[in-house]
Amino acid sequence: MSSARPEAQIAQQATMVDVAKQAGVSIKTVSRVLNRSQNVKPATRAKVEQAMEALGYRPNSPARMLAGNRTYLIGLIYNASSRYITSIQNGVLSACRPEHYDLLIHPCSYTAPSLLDQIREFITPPRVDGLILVPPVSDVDGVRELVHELGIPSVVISGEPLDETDWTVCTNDREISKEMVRHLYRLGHQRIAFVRGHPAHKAMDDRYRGYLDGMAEAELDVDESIIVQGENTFESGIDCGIRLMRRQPRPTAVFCANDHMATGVIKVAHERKLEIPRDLSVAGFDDMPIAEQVWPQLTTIRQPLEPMAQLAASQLIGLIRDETPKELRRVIESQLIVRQSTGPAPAEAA
Amino acid sequence: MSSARPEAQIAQQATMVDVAKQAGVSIKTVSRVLNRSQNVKPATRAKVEQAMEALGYRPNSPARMLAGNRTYLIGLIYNASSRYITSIQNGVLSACRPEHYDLLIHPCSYTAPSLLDQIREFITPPRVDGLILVPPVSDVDGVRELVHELGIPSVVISGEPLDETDWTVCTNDREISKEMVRHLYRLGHQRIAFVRGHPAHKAMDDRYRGYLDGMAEAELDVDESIIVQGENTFESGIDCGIRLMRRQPRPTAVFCANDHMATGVIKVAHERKLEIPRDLSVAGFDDMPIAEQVWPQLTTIRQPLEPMAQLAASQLIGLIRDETPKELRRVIESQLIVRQSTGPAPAEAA
DNA sequence: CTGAAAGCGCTAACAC
DNA sequence: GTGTTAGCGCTTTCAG
Repeated sequence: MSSARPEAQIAQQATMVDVAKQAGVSIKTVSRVLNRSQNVKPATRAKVEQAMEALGYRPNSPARMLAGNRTYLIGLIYNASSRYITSIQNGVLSACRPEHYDLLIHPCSYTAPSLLDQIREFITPPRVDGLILVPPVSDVDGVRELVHELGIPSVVISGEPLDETDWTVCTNDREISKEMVRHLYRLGHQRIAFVRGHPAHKAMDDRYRGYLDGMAEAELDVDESIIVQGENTFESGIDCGIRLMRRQPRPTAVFCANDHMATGVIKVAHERKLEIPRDLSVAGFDDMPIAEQVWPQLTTIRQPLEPMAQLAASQLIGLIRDETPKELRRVIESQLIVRQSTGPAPAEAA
Repeated sequence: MSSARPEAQIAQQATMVDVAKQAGVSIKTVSRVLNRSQNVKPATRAKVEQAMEALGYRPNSPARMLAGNRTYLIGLIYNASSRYITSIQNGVLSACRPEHYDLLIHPCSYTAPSLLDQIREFITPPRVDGLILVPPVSDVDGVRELVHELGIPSVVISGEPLDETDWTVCTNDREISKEMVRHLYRLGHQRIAFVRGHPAHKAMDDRYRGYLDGMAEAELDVDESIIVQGENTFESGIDCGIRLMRRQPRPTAVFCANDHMATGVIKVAHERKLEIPRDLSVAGFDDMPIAEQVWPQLTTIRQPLEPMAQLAASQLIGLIRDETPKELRRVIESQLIVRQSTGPAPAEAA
């Protein structure tokens, strides 16, 4: 040993045997207390808990995993370049901690041909007790099927249930998008453009439908020439912005299916010396941090990602414990956030 | 059982015993092959590997953890609201995967009084083989000391070694900041303001020194009234921007110790109808995603977080294996990224 | 309600 | 070079 220090900088961890001895009970009883089993007399329980406290006992998780054939680990599979994953992690962990679950993360590329193999690799031999799936990975063909096949409990964030054993947590994308159109209409806008998100993503589709609903409600013409297809990225927002700004007459408002694309449209407007919102209103969706940092600040829809993730994780932990949630699809509502990028429509269309 | 399906959707995982049997060797030999031990004849190794392949053998990690008294887990402790953590995770994982290490993440609040207890809780009983620490958590008094005390190998990203057993990976904050001043000076700027970052953070301090170095090199006056103290946030950037824009004469360029604050300054400029970079140049540091999304796009310094994190993780894995890295402090260089937010100084100061 | 004993799948001495 | 034998700390039958 080349180590200079003596050993034992960490006091030898107490084990269940120590606790059992100290409390004068059997090791099994300690285990029962640990696992919140019902069949323990309160007095015994108290004695054990006291002993645990006194010895600073902390269960050894590898041992629990091995003996119990469970890992107390939840896997989170996501696309490596997703910007919103931090919120999801925070939400998931806040539900995991009280239940003593940990999180194993697996960033990957949702466009990689080997995606399914990667996922299989990640979860077998059952290295996690359950999985949280998020778009766009969860929208890739075969991913959810694979997970079902492997028999791993899972909850999908922002997707629809595929069958009666497929749990999801989502937000009211469609209704709230309609609400945004309403907001623009009230400001006097008639030519409202829409920048669609990636077509494979369920939530993006709902946002588009909500837009159509809103246009129908307001009895506005839906002009196909000002509905453009983006790809969720800032760059695609720029492309869409350029296309839209060329239209005659120009739209007076642009509603984008996410904030990144909205930021792209704002850039295009700046470059053309259009003042926002005087000459053009722009709205986004998600309320990413960037929505507050662009100028002018973006009117958008706050998607409650962290609470959604938290709910998903607690549903998942329920599933792992064989407590089937009552509803397949849980909804947490989004909220319209009006900032400075939307305003009254210009007096006459340009 | 309420489960509709029969069992055994997953073929029973092969164990080392199965592999040993199949290969006609002892279980210990299989273990040796698995752990890349040297003492195995190539022919035997080949036989074993073939058997593993044939059976689709995958080692059971809880069992390895328990028997080997190692977890093959690296902990990442970070401040929950850090925006850059995704890159760090990606970097760390890319170094972990080939070595079969996994990542356990621990978001926390670096301002919480209970921070040290939380950290102790997270890592004991040794639940991770090593730790990666990042600012601002790593800058909190007592954090690194605690980790040393607990005897857990660790590597700090973006910090200085505290002693000869404290490994760090950082970037050339000071030199590259000087370079930014040089860039501004070459554009004709003389009144260059600086927005300082949170004073407790080592890297922020270096950036400030680099600014001073650059001013000295250019033989420019350092006017204390245009050096303001921010707190790393967008909001504090706004405050600093307001203060700076009131100065007479106004600075012609503002160099901010991070991109968030720079974005705040840009907002203030927009509101005052100052055109960037015609009336004012603004520069940031970090090259966060937002740097490309603001308008105009931000001249900044690209901090290679992902490579830094990757290096940190591989150093850490070395430490865990008792391969002491040669250098305490490794540097990966940052790079000046010139975009549209900096330009020639106005002909005369306003 | 509580206890005794048998492993979970692997690693690590120690023999051969 | 390779095999044998004990456990790691916990959960889980199965008795009492």
